[in-house]
Amino acid sequence: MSLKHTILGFLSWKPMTGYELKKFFAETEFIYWSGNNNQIYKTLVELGAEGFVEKVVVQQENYPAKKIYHITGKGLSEVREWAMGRPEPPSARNSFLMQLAWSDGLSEAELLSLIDSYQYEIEMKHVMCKEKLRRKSVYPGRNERERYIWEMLWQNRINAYRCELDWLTALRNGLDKKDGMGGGPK
Amino acid sequence: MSLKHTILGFLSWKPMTGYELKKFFAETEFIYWSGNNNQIYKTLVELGAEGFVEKVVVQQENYPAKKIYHITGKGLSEVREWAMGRPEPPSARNSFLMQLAWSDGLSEAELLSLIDSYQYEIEMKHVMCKEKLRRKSVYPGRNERERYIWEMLWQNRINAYRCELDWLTALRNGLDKKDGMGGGPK
DNA sequence: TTAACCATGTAAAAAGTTACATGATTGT
DNA sequence: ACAATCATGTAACTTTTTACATGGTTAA
Repeated sequence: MSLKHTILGFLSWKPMTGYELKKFFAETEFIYWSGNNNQIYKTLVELGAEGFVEKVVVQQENYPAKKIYHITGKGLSEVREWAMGRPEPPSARNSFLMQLAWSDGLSEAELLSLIDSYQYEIEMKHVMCKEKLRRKSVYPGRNERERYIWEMLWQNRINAYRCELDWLTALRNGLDKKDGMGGGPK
Repeated sequence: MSLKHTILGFLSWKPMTGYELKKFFAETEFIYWSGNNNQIYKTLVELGAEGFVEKVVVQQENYPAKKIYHITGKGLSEVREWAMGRPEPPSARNSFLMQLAWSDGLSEAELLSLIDSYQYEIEMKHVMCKEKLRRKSVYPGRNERERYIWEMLWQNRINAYRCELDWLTALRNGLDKKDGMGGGPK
């Protein structure tokens, strides 16, 4: 699993607590883990045991103490090694496509309503990504190249949603054509 | 989980064995489960217990006996219900994007080589999907609408890979431009 | 002879999700 | 009064992957 490496990546940007990591995970579209407590806090302990990170405990007055994790030299080279490794092909989990695949029992109206709901979801995501790119809330811009890459990461998601919306339009057009051709109502 | 429903969907097309299901799972890009034995055989037993499928055991001469599962009326309405349900937004698991995100430690050459490897993977996938659409090996074309939908399902994947390749071209162009602008070697 | 195909399954581990637990503070 | 933020963690559960187990047949 590369959850470990994703966390190390964030820590290679700047030291942070598990709580902060969790927030970044939630805000970043192209990270697919839910970033729940169980995973993050456990993984941080493991990374510590492996010598990739170290922590500093900071006491606070009105809030609970926080553990700020920072990456070690060993951790940095681990990130480098991982980042150079052979990339896996992406895997998309799209249950809507399965619903479409086995929609034979649905009427024309039910099918169109299903497509509507999906299109709505995608439009939301599309807008959200454009907004996130604009706001640049998670944005480790340490140099020109990194700034450019992070913009392109958001652009990747935006393009994917744009592509999905175009496909939906084509799908709808094709269905209308088939519907219209048959001659008279069913 | 909708693995249950995906299996039911296949069985709503035609009766088949766990072994056949496994092969269809492996051949169909837009199904994301690995479709390993453990999941499929166990799920078939569960579906039987719920009354969604029934099985017929067929003895064979030179091969092990096979259990042919067929869907029940109850199973068919379950598929219908599920297919009409609110679709979830898709979630893409792309570890390459994470590698890019934390590629700050990589040289220009290492970064370009990483992009090359990814592009190669995507090109392979893209070609494979186009070939699968052409061959129509998994293709429950029971009527005009279903045939159209299954073509569009493959088209969805083809478009997604096409989109990814276009993005990669843009990414490369942007990097080249930045590289050229800086003035002189690093 | 080596691998792939046919066809079923089980065991164990890893990964991921949901809910619970604490407890003060700050904003609506 | 209610929800959200800060901040950590644990317990129970579900999902998914990997590997093991059997054993004859067929094609390179």
